[in-house]
Amino acid sequence: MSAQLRSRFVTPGDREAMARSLAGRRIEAIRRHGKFIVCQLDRGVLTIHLGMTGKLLLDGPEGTHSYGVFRLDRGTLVYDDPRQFGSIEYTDALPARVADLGPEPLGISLEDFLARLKARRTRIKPLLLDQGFVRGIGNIYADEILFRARIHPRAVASRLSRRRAMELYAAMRETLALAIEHRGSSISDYVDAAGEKGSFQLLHRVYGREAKPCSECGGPIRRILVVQRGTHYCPRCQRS
DNA sequence: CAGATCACCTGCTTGC
DNA sequence: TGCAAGCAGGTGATCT
Repeated sequence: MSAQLRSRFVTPGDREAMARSLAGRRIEAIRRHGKFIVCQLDRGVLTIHLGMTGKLLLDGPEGTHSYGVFRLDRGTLVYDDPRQFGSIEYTDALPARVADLGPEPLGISLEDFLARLKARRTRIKPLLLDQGFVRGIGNIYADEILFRARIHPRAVASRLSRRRAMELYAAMRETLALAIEHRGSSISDYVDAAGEKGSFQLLHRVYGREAKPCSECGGPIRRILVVQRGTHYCPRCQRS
């Protein structure tokens, strides 16, 4: 590959060094680690995080917010990110923040999940968002999972009964499996690498549905702040 | 350790 | 129509 980089997450000096290091490299494997895209190269590792508005498009258009352009033998990967909350890094080995991620929510066993939950005295919503607890869950899916599990976003993790914790585990797996099946949630502009939108936003029960009727009880969905994140839930269906 | 606050950015929507 | 405020899919630093 050859790379042009403008990401503000790399200092200007490092950008040139990174572009030089990437020149002529071959991608040997690409894996997802939670929200990170990790490209194993013939030398070193290229790690990309899309942040909130990042897109990595194969042969996508280049515009004002294209902060990384990777020319490959077949096609060009364009990294576009208006808000610049994403990141591109090149390291010798897997970066610590990727190595330190918690387990995959679709990979962890029920017993491991229950044990990890029991050990934490924090509120359940920020815990689901904590990438060291489980990897890959963001704000949309935390809200949708908690609705499905009928658990209040401010419930204390360690105080959930075994039964309710099991329901949370099931809700997490079901919600994520369904979302993957529908190829994600396109709220305003999210698209996958091929430029395709997802359709899971059509199945959201609480996220983005403030004041609309709950699909279970008909009462209004409420929006509150939990650790400074917009949080949507049904006050009647979801209990601490 | 948990939580609050702020910071990083642009762009879209809402309300006056 | 214009302008300011508020909001957005994420993460990390710093302070209490």
